Amino acid sequence: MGYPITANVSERQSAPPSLAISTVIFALRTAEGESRPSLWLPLVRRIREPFKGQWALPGGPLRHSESLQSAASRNLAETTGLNPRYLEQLYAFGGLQRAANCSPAVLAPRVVSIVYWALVQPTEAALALESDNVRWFKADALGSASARDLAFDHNEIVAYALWRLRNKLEYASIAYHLLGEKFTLAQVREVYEAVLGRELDPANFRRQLKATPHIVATEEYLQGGKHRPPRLYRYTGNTESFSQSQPNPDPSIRASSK
Amino acid sequence: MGYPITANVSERQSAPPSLAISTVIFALRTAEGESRPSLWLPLVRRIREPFKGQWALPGGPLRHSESLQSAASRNLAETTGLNPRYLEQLYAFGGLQRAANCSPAVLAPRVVSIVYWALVQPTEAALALESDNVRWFKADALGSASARDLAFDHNEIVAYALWRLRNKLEYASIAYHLLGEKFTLAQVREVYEAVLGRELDPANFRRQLKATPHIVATEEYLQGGKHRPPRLYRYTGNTESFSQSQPNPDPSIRASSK
DNA sequence: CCAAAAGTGTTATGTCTACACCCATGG
DNA sequence: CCATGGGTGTAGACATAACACTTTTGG
Repeated sequence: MGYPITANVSERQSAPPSLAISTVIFALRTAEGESRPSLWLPLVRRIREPFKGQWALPGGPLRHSESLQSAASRNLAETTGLNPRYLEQLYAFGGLQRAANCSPAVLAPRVVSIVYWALVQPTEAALALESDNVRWFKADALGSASARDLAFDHNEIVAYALWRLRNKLEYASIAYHLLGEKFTLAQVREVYEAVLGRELDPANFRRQLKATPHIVATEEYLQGGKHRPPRLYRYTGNTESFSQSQPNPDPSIRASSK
Repeated sequence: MGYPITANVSERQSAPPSLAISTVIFALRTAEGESRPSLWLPLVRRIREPFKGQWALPGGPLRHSESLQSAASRNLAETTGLNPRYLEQLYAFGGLQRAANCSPAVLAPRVVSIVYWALVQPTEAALALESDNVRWFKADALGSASARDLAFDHNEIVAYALWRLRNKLEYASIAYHLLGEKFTLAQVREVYEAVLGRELDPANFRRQLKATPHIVATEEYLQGGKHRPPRLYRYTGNTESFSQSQPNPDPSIRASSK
């Protein structure tokens, strides 16, 4: 895999570590037979050694004239057909034992992976192509301590991404990126409950939300439910933490009243 | 790594981007003529193009059989002689315009930098070798918006590292890594004041500190001051966020009483 | 009318902030 | 005994959590 065998003269020793970009993509889905939505992510099946046949994060090499972020963006579009609303760098993994339990004696070359994480809307996620080599999995099943079935160290990467998502959800306004343009406050609460894995008090939750900026009430109500129709809201904040390039000293932090 | 669908042999145009590791090293120093300590960081002078002669973050290439973290550790030891108590990955920079204002028409090859940040104790920092090619600078002067004198995009990297340090100081127990083994609570407050750039109420600050775990009072008092001798404390928490390898779902987070 | 979600009000509890106050030391 | 930083106490402002309560819809 990996590094082009450039007949570069300076390449005397061993080849330098090659670079790849991968992405952990999160979306909300309601499983068959379940009432509440949960977190899912798409994986692709490896078609070559090492770890041939196992599931892995979508990813690929960094092209010569693209930024890290756009490499991530292009790559996940190519492999899964998705266009995330939110995309942020997660971590650079360069561990040496990354291909530790590599099946036979395939000596895998050293690879440094720069991993991004993304949030996509349910509508996007619904259109996402699913094939024999691309499938969605429940995030918590992959990211728990016991999980050990993905290629490379991808189980740990998923676990870390999950940790980061949970963490960031509590202080930044990112939940809206998992929803459509208009949403009810109860839907936002469902996002929080799905991600954090615990139930939240509806009354207090709605007050907190209404106190945050960039949440504006529309004049529309969601019809079709069994009960009182809830009002729809819209998020008017930076839908671009998708901002080009750099690290972003967190524009999406929820203005806390302190 | 895993690029099942796209990546194939067609990707062998120009040489792949090369990888480098750099580190932003913070230490507390009391400048001549000033009463309060402030944040400083060491830079090295570039001895080759591009940006020859300008100051840059210490860094170097990633060797074949070392982890990213140990590459950072080794590199900053080689260039500055320092052994930090705290070392954490900051960000992977791979922008294309990194060598934008490159002096002449030197066409710089694409470089992806994985940047770490570190905290060292004052005693360490004092021993640090300072030469014609290694010098300490005040952090806020380099990390402000106007600053534009470092090589590559290193001013922005310093600014981001500063942001991260300030941010993390407020929720994690990292201030102790900038102090010696024993310290007074007022010294911890000085760290906070120097990093955050504002004064804190001594009374409230000490209460907050004493409420956090891993701060234990010794039976010793700091003698030699002009006034009442303050009690010395010790930090007994993980001095190893320096933990090998992986991303660490933040062990150093200050246990908040919620 | 009933069930249940939408939405509002109220109270207890805890945390943060400002600031008054006492303690201990060098000069 | 005085100035100053070390250290403790306390009252108000503010945020959070628990839960009672009213409103509005479908059935």
